[in-house]
Amino acid sequence: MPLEGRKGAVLRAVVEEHVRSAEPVGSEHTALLEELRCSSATIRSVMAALEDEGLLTHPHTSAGRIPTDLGYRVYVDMLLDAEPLPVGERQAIRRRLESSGGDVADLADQAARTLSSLTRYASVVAALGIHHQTFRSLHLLAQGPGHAVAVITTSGGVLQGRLIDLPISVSDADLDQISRVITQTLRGIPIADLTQERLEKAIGDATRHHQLVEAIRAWLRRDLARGSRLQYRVEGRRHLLQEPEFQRPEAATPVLSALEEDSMLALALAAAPSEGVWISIGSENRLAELRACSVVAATYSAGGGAVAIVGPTRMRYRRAVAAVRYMANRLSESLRHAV
Amino acid sequence: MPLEGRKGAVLRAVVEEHVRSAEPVGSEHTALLEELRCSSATIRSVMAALEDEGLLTHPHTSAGRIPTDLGYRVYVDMLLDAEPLPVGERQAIRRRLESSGGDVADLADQAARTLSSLTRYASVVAALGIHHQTFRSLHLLAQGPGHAVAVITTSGGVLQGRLIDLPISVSDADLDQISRVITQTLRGIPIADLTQERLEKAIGDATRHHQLVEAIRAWLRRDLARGSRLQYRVEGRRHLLQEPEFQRPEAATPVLSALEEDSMLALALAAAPSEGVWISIGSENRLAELRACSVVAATYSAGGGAVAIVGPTRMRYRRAVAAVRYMANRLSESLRHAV
DNA sequence: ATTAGCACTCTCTCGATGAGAGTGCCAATC
DNA sequence: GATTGGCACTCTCATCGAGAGAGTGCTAAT
Repeated sequence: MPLEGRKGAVLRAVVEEHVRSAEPVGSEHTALLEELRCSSATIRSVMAALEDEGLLTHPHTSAGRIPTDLGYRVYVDMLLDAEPLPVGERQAIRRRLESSGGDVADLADQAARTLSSLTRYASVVAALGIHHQTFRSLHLLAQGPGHAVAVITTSGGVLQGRLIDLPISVSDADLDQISRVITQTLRGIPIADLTQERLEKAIGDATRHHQLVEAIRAWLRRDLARGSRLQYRVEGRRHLLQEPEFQRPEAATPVLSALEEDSMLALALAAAPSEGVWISIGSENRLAELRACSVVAATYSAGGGAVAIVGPTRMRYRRAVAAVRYMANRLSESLRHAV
Repeated sequence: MPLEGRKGAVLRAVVEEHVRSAEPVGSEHTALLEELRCSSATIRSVMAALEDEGLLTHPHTSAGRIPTDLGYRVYVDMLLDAEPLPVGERQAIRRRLESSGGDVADLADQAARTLSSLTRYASVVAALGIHHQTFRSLHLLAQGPGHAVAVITTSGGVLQGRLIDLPISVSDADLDQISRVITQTLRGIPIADLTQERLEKAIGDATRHHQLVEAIRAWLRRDLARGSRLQYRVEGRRHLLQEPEFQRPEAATPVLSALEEDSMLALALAAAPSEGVWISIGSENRLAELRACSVVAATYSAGGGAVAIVGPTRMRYRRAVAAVRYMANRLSESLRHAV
């Protein structure tokens, strides 16, 4: 690892100047820096060495150097521990999150908006599914003859209810009775463990009203399947179009496609570890569409969800890391209280 | 209105050729058409007339003609009654909508996806708010000491429930009692009419448990406010970047911005009449960001929601109109059954 | 009213040119 | 031996002019 003195400093200088200007960086410019008291010729030889190691590259003979994906990787590894977010921006984040009043969906919305407006890149928030919650109760609420509403509560709140058709013969007392049995049988079971068989057993035992049982079962199957998927929110796509690397539409299209497709987002964030900030640079991305991008991500609520920033590989990594890390922490915090 | 014979035919020819090729259309090319048995010189004089009327324009002296926004408007007005969607595509739409199993949110998702993949433009679906529904019941479901879940049902289904903190002193019987009173007081009232005062009165009369009342009130205020906003789904932004007119990023950015901001979408669709297909072309849009776009929209469920396609003014209007109209009809149909 | 003919205008492409930027290498230096 | 100044070399980019091509507008003839 080329951390040693001058090499590291040059790599760092090239990366930071390139991030700032989006132009190739020449040896002349780099030599002017205070910390590197030497001539441009020396810088040139160092740069040539860095190029041999695959950290820098040339667009063409007479152009300055730009970092390779590997170069960014080494740069990022040098400073991942760095800098916290400025106080003002922390406050802004807290305020925005508070304004959502503890509602989980709103919280995720606000997080995505805040991250993208703060960093001027695109942001992705993968919101907590219900699979880590536990079952609390099921209530069948009579809605006049022939109809009921089924409501499930979990440790995390209330599942969207659903209108269910009843055989007329079911009385209010029956509904109460069925609700109670199911509630008692399933209480405390993690939603993720509500397998098909388990459901069948609990519901099947509860009653002999087959039509009703079937309706509940169908609904649960649906809603639980949906709950197993993460819900993705993407904001700030437009910022990407401002970046010089995405001026050509054929460069921008794959990225925008990836940001529109849940299955691609899932793949892009799949490699995230269960905690800490995680960075995927250019070709490190498993998703070919993100070859020109870097993803800075962090999970929150112990891996239940994730926040991420998607920008060009020429990204302001320090800020991105700080923003993502702080946001993930705040989200974990907010959700701990909410649930 | 220049519907009369040749003028109309020339306008139509220019629009359709330009939509196909994205290039200015010359008199030579137009003269070759079967229906216009005349020379290019004649076409030129007709074109000059159309230009005087503001329906065509020139990029420069020696280029062919392209339609102005007004030209598109006249063209569109000529054929708005046209062509239904091909049978195959109707089937595709029906299938996609059925696959969502009657769930309102899924339905809107599928509608947006289908419209954009069918037309290769961006699509917007504004999903039905709850304001046209009526209040049915409120249930407070005990969740162990100190907690309850509040659930409201409406004519359209179930409102997202919410966990509420209780004073310990409230018994299960109290909860039942409170639920019953509120339900009886408010039953049948349109959600849109649940004004602050009305809520206060119903809830205030129901009980002397002030903390509980306050919690319910706060929740309702929040959820009703949210329900009054339409929920927008946007799909297929990436298609816009394929269009020649959005190759330059400074052309694409405003459009993408508009498609990311709910408040802008609301404005863009605000002018829609309560039924039928509605088209807004280029500068007709109230939203400056959509100057380069046309919006083809239709409302569904009697104005409760809207579907729209957003593309360049150089749009395949026939297809867009057919797709939007059919989709709106199917959505209305599906929702009638669902609710 | 329509048409053929023609001059005119404007864009677009191509190649050449020259300036500028930055490199790589070599010989001199500390 | 690392560092440096000097210098030739290479490649890009902007500019220019020429020529081709496309399509118009006008005029005179039908």
